[in-house]
Amino acid sequence: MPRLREFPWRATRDPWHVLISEVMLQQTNVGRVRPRFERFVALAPTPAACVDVALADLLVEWQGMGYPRRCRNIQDAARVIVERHGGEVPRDLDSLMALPGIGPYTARAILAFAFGDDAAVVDTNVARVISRVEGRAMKPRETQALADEMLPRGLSRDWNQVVMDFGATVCNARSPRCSSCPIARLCSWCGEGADPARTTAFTSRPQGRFEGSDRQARGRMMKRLTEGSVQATRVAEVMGLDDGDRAERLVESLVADGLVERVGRAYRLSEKRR
DNA sequence: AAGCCGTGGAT
DNA sequence: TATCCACGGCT
Repeated sequence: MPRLREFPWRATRDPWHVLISEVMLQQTNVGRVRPRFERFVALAPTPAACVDVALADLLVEWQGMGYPRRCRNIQDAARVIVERHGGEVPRDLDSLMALPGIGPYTARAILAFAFGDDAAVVDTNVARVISRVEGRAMKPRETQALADEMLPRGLSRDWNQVVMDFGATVCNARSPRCSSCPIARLCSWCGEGADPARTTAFTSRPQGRFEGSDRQARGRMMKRLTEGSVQATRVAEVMGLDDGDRAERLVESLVADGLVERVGRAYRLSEKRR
């Protein structure tokens, strides 16, 4: 359920709002996205408006969704849209892919959900369904090609929605419900033998331990910074680290990412308007 | 191109 | 309580 992409904003179809929602949904479950999406759009209703908001204010709205570089990417994309596309989200694959933070999935999601164009999205759910139906592991290019072939023309919105939700529920990763699967007759796998999706591209790769990781420390710092600036001498403490050199390196990585800036002896969220 | 990037839910 | 896992883009 939490991964279902069904959503009221599908009805809006404002390309900028679809872009924001799809970037948010790249890494974050729909239940956590919903309330933040509304506030974010209120703050940055158009690309031009987004450019004029301090990144720090956008990051406050972002806090809790993870991967805050995505938030910076949205503002960077807004600037490109204003400077190169007259303030309108472009309607072709190459221009969309050229935007910061917009890859193969998100570019096609914008084409399909915002514009209704014939574009087949391949997220992890779609890739899993296709590789199981085909009964073999596949590389990204081939997976995309098959998704393109399957797409019923003129129905991209409903089709993409249905395939992603089908993959998130019936044809899920851990315990697929093959015994009640409506397309079992079309499936090469049917839950018997090795799962082809396990070795196919697009499926998520294992990740290092989170406890004690750089990400955890960065995340703690970002959360604390949404409440106000942090003295340089207290960075390690905020991050929960004993190692001052490591804390220094990590806060500088946040600066390098454009999320944080140093002002005198303190750090704060970047005020930069892009 | 293998590893990094945050958070919360599932097991 | 601890561990595993999802999730797309970037470099």
